[in-house]
Amino acid sequence: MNYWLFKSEPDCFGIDDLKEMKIEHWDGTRNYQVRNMMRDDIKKGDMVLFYHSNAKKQTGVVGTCQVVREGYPDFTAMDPASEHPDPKHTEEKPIWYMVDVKFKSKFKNPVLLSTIKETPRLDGNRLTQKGNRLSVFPMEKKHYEAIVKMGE
DNA sequence: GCCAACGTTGGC
DNA sequence: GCCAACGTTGGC
Repeated sequence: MNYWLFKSEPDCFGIDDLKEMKIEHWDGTRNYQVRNMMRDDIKKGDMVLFYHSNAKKQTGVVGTCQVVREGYPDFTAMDPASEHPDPKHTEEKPIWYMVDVKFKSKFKNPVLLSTIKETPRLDGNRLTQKGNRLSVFPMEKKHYEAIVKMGE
C-alpha cells in the first residue's frame, strides 16, 4: 500500500465537502507529473492525506481518504463549462486522469503547515521541500502515520 | 497583494 | 532544441 498527499483549496473543495459526498472523483489536475501518478501509480486501497492549501483559516492536513477507483480519464476536461477544460483532451485520446477517493476521517486537530515544518520527525517529507508545487505527491509511510497520529 | 519557483508556450 | 515571455501555485 502506498501513501499520498492531495492538495485542494477549501474554498473550492474541502474536507467537509468530501465528508458529505463520501466518494468523489479528484478531477481538475492539469500537470503532467500529477497525471502520470494518477494514471500509473495511485492504486486502489492507497491512503491519502487531505491538505487544505491557500486556506484563509488553516493551511495544513485536515483529514484522510482512501483511493477506491484507479486512474481513469478526467471527463471534466471535455466540459467547456468546467474549471479547467482542455480542447486537446478527447474521449479517444485522453490526456488527463483522475482517481476516486472515499472519505475516511476528519482530524480533530488539523496538522498545520507551520507545525509540520517544526516537527523533527517529519523532516524530509515532500510537502516542505523547497519549490514543491505539485498538488499530488507520495508520502513516506512513517510521515503519513505520524501526521495521522498528530491529527487524531 | 506580493513574489518565488516552477511549468508551459511558441518563435526562431 | 533553446529560451524569453507568460501563466500558475501557494505561502505569507
